Amino acid sequence: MPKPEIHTMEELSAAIGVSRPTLSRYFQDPAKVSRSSVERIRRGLEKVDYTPNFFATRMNRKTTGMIGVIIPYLNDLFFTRLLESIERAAMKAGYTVITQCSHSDPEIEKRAAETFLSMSVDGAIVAPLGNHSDMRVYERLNARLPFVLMDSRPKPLTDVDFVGTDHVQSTGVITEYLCRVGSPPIFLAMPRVNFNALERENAYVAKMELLGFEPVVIGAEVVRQEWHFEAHGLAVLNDQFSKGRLLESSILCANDRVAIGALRAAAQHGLEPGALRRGGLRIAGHDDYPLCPYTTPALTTVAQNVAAIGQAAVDRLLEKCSAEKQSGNHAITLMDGVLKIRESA
Amino acid sequence: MPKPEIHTMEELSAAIGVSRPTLSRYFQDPAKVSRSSVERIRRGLEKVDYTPNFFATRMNRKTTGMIGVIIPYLNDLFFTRLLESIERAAMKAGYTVITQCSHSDPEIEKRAAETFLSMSVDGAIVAPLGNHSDMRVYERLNARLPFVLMDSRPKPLTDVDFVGTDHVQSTGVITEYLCRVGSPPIFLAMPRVNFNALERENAYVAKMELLGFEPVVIGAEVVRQEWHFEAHGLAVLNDQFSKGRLLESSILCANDRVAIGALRAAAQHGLEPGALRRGGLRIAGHDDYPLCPYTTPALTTVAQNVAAIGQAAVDRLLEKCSAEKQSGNHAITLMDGVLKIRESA
DNA sequence: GATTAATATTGACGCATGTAAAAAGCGTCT
DNA sequence: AGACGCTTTTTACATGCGTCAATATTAATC
Repeated sequence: MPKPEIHTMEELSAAIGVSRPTLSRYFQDPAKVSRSSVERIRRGLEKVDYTPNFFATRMNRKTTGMIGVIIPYLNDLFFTRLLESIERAAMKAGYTVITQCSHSDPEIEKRAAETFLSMSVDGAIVAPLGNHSDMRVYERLNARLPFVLMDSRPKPLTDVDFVGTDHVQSTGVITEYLCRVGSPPIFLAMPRVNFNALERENAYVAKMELLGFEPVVIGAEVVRQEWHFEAHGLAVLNDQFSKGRLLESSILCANDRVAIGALRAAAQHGLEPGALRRGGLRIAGHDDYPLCPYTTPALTTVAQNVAAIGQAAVDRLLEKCSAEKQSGNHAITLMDGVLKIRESA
Repeated sequence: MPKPEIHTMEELSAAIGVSRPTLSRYFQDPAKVSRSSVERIRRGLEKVDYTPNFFATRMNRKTTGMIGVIIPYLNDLFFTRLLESIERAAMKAGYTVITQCSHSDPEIEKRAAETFLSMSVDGAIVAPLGNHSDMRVYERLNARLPFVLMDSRPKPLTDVDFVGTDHVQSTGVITEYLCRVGSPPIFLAMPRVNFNALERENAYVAKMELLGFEPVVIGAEVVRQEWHFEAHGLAVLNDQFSKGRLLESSILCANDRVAIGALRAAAQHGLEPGALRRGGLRIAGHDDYPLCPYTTPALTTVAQNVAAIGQAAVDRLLEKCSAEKQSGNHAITLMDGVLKIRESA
């Protein structure tokens, strides 16, 4: 059934005998039009093939109904889960999400920000690339739009809203658990791709000192692997294990993907990390990556409350959108992590 | 340095003393403007803060420079890798990618398609949701835009370009390998969320019959878990193992995520699947999920050529975009899978 | 220095819609 | 019948830029 294609509201108006402004009001909100007209329009639309022109509609409204989201990396289930929760929250609020991935390239991140400005999105949520990023990009967005940073917080930036996990708390919880149940953990760092890397490392050190243990950090110097976290964890521990070191240690990995690499290293050396064996090898992670329950052994970790972070980011953004003018106060929302005790530690 | 904000080309024209049409040409292609003007404009732009309005620019051009991509599911590294390769290919060609995720909901998928039509994207690439999808959505897109289907191909649709893996070849290769090196494999199906599920199943059956073995398919009836593939694999094999069945079988899983669940089930029952133990338990997958090298044991699988699929989809789409009119011939591009022999089978 | 070609500017119109004000239609109540 | 309120239509203008034709300016050529 090839319905006749109609390209403008003008034509549509002629086709179904309703004035164009009425159609305009109908497409924005059918409730703004009388019952009888709604009926007439609805019946008319069934007979033709028409979609309002997105650009033309958005150009004149003060609001575009779009929010822009930038994430640094797609091939990471943590970010995809974050993105999913943002999309759900935004959809519920009637907003369209435009996602751009910076592919761990500051240039692309910058371009994405320009795209958002040029599309006059109502607001932007950004999970920063990390230490290679151009801070001016964030400052620029923050100055011109309702803007919320997410997941990882650049220290130089103040006056910016932020939503993320309280790493002092989350890393503290698992560090404390490991200390309580077995030998004090060593920290296997992740490549310093973003600010969380150092935050977690520092949180570990602080907690250890508080508990009266000596913090030990390994794997912080290697930066070759960038976002290849599993390879990083595997390489560092393979090196250690083959020198006969750390064979009976507790190892807290900076994130679960590093930990998955660590588990692999253990397996290759015939080691079986486990919670039950006091004094033996233990491996723990951070984030609660979706695959944690399926590794062997299942990975003990701290869950980030991804759903809450995404929801809070959207909530805060929309709050700023509806505020008359840029209010001066900036909020920092930190979510607690939840310990997930499984088998590996 | 808070540069003065300028919102229209008109203002910009007044600010730097160059006519508006010249600015328009400059922003489309600086080469269309004389050297001296380029210099003047460039210097002027450094002193003010201006970004052309995306909607206004795109509204009048015949081409928007955008391509729309729909994927069914975000929390799956296969799709994110596909998406990444598409984004890279599109970026190289100077196109902006607008991604929408259907979150395994036909309604959202439909809405995403409408969004693309309304934004008049130059073309659309869609990885179909699956058997719940409304085929008319694809037909509609195909009728009105340069359109390419990707990854999974709905049988009812003809006259549509498609790019994906040749599952007869890929599944055939690993089936043949498993038969050659050990006992003929059983097929652990995945939930029938898309058309690949059945294609692989059929390819397995055909190959087995060709080799003179009896095909056995399990796990096809369970549909509760939908996209929770790992949970599906785990549940089905836990059930089998605890009944003492399949303990020494070769098991070909419909995809790697199912296989990861299968590995977990094996571990829980103290089983160690492995390539070297003829006659013992073996587990293999399909796709070469990025985590395959890090599972214990490392998962033997068939790699889909994700990069090639993404590139081919974009190539084909742009080819259709530049073609004067809709040419009648439709291409089906199938990529070969590559066997990745690791430890598990 | 005059001629020619290339480039720039001006002005005008178009794109598909939002939006506001005024006029017209309709039903209800007195 | 007339006044009132609600909805719709009419009319007109606005949005920010693409694009074209005509004209003005500049540069290059001889």
